Amino acid sequence: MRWTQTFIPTLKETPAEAEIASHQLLLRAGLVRKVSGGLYTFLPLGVRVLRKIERIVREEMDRAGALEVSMPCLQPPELWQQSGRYTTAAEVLYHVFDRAKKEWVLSPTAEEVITHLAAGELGSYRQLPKNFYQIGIKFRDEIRPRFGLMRAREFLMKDAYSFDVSDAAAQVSYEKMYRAYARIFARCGLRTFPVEADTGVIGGSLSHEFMVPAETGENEVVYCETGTYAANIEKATSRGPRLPTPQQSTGPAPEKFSTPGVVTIEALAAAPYSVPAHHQIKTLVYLLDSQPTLVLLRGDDQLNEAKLLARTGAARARPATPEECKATLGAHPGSLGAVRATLRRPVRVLADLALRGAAGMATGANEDGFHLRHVDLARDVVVDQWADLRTVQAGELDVATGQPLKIRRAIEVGHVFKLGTKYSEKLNACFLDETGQRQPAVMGCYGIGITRTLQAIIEQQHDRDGILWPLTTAPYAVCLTPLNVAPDSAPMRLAEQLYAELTARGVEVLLDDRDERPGVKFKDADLVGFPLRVNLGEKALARGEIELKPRGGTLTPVKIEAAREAILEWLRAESARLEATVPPA
RNA sequence: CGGAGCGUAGCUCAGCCGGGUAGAGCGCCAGCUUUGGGAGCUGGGUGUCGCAGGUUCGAAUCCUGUCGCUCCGACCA
Repeated sequence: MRWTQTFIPTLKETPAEAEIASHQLLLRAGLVRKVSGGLYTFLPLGVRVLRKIERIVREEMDRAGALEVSMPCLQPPELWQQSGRYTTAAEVLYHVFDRAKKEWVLSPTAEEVITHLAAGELGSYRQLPKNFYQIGIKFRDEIRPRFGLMRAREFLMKDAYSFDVSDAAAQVSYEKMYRAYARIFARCGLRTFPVEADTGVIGGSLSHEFMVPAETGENEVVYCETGTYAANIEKATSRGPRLPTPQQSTGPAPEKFSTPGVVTIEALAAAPYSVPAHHQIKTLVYLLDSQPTLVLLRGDDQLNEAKLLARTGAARARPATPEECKATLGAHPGSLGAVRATLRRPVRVLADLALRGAAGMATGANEDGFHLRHVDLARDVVVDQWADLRTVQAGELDVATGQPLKIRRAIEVGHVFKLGTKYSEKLNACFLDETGQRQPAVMGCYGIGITRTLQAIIEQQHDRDGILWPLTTAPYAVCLTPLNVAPDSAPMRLAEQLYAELTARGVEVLLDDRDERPGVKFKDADLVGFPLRVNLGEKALARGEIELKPRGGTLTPVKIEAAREAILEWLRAESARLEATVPPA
């Protein structure tokens, strides 16, 4: 391709709308343009990168035995009602209406449709296992689209769904996908690491996310530096808080004391009360599927809402309003407690495991302006359910190794789930086993955000001057840069010759035939980030040389006669270097 | 959904406080010069000042509403 024949609208200045580097570079390098918040048009270079990623994904899905299908974006709401997600995933569903005012939903994912297919087609154990995948547009009514393609209303996703005869067989399918994902991201030149993940609204029992470490990521990952443990903070556990929970009773019964105006853990920890945060019981009021519930944590701990949902099986949880707290417990937030004697009526109580055996604690008295001390949990509180509900903090010890845990931010680019039979039961995707018994298929589902992966590559691999595309995902591998584009000039004649020869060998070459000053061409090539730039200037040509300039590498002069082979050799070496990072299939 | 900020030329932004003919740089078009890291000079078109009302002799500027964009939050009692 010639630069003047394609469309690469680079920007010298950073668009005001873009906050993070990858979003700025997407726009500046001319890969995308915004249509509206969370909606983008992909320009020729952007489309080329998307196709590169898609191709790698297809090759690895096919290699893993998955079968490509294509499902509609427009889906009947009845299927979503059948799975229950019409309600539980209501926030992300877009609804549209046809001329007869019939409702449809725009697919945010396709468990329902694929399970519907399986229900009709997979009747025998002889047909299993099967794994179907597609690459297509997904729609999600995001609360707040942001960071360009990172969180968009509409995005390109690879989604796959496996059906197996048993949990053990489903585990095999899961592991195949897990390995395929590791290969896909490595082939894309992206450094990722898998972490244990919460299953959330999708449901299921086992789940890993593939994360790209990045300060701009929206996820927090808890990990042990030994490399043996990494988990999304929504899922992560540890050996518990660093400060031990007091276990010594300090009095025969709870004692009320006056705390006017004290409504925070910090205020009670300060003078004159001086009750350390880890000697306090934090009492949160939540509505779990509309049922008021007290959630008890140590004063210095933070509730993990994902855990709350996972441990209780509730579909929805929200904190009670101050008015609801008052109605339930007779006091406002800041003075709440679960001590049996202060409750006007029974309320369900959940307590975090860090409070096991807690004694000599302080908590709210359910009376504004008063707290209780000498509270022994076992003696004074009726706990209906104990569970791990707290958010792990950096520095706590890893359960397995005992090493201190660290926390870092990351971008989620892929997610694999072991689903079990949640969808197959609801949508009746059953098969007959060897004995003629009807059984629900055991499912897994597997997603990769293609457009997010594209941006994550940029976020991970850029410098001050622009993008550094890995060879495998670059829009063009080589940018030929003649510094004189007059048709009969020596630089242009040689450029044309190399262009023809390289193209004939299957190399993706962009010929910068613009009549621009060298500085402009160099800046643009760096901005877009072609892996290899080949400079063809009259000065070097006079010495019988051209120059290879790998993006992010050093300028190397090469004799004209050896130019073509040197370029091909550089591409081979670079390709091999990337290939070495890819785990075996 | 709550909070904050911003909407002026294709892009980055000034002008708004204190109302009085719409501005700069970059880009774009033409010409000359220049040619190894976003050149210089000359000339040129650049616009519903987001939209709708209101106040005023007069509104980009003041007021009201509305739409859009960006960021933060939407558990921490």
